[in-house]
Amino acid sequence: MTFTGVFELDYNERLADLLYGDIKTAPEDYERMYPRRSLTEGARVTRFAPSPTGFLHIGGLFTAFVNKLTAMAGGGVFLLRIEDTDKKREITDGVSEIIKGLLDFGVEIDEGVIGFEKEKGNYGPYQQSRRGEIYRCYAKSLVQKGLAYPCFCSENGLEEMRSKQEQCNVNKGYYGKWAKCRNLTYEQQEAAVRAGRPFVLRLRSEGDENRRIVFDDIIKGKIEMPENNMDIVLLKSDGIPTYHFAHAVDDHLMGTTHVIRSDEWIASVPIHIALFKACGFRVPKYAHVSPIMKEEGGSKRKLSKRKDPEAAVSYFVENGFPSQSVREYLLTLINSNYEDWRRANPKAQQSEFPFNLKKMSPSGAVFDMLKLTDVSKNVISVMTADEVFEKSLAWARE
RNA sequence: GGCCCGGUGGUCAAGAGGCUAAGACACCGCCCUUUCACGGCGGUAACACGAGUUCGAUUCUCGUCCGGGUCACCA
Repeated sequence: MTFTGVFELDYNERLADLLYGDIKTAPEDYERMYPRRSLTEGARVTRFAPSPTGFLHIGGLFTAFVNKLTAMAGGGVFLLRIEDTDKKREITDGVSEIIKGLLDFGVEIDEGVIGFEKEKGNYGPYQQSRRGEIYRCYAKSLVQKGLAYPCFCSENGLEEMRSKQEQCNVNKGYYGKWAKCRNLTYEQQEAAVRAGRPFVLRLRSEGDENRRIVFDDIIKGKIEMPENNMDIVLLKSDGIPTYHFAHAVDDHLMGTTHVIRSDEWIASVPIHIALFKACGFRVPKYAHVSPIMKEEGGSKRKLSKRKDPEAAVSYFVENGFPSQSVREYLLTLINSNYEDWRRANPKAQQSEFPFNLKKMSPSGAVFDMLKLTDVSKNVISVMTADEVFEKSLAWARE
């Protein structure tokens, strides 16, 4: 090792100590605490990880359902994790509404958050607000490896940088020569910390935008993108992780094998892969689900929480749609061969359907209320004789 | 604007180098049933556009257009 090598090592240690001197644990401790799961062949660990907004979107139910089906198909585990890292958005007990929505539609939670301040499983806590130590520990180890550094830039400073970048017609972001805090000396960093200046922790990206990464998305297929070269934020100034960083450490520690989430995340996969590699984690498999759309004035858009009442899962229970029929309809969107299967097996349980993640459509579907009601009538025709009798009695009485 | 993804009837979609291009919902007509998430029969309706590869492209390649996503100390 060269002299500068020794010096750098020392620098990284000193910086880690300056920033996170209070952290006494090491990643190895957590690796021991959360050992790899012993899974049977083909078993998958999936997860649904919403923010606790107190509202379950039909699209959220949709992806949760796909996660559940994937886990069920191989005798795996479906877990619910709550991503409550944004204090601004938080609502008191936003969790219950989500769990209720999931349960109303038969998406049972195998592990994770199962109620207000209630959890099940050995890989918790499953609420990110309670995992602060863990994130900080991994953050510290990144600093020790020279892969993260503190950034003291202010919001205004960043805003200024972005408008300058816009003028120069270059990509916006904190990278390369724009990353002012990337090469501060230890003395500068120490002075700033001692002065109590707030800072975020950034990734010291080793990516090059001229190199490309390739990954296989189970739904979308092969995707090629430029490597991430941004020094993205890992820990916000309040010490809470960003989604990206939390995703990496949580899904690693919780043993998620398949990350199935909404496709707006596709653009950040390069960041995620970079993070998994920086941390020395194995990259999970990704499957990006297309959103459920709404048709309006000849064009399609995502179903909106504010404009469309049917965006909330509660709308369907309030309007008397049987949970079975909503599931039935969702299933037809999930795998297009579902309808054929149903016709061939009119009496079969939905759980008997041979679900296949690969058969999901890569494009977003418009939610068809009419088709839902049609599917509902089929579900009613599958009702037991008793139920039919009850129903006809009710009609007869009118 | 950069980077990604997508584009088969009104909607969900199957398909694959050569088929009269499935099926479901909706719609229209007829039948059944007097109505209220029932049933039967029939019908209208589609491969975004332009090049290239090929004996032959809706299917493969490129370009164009259109739609969507993303470029935060939000997830």
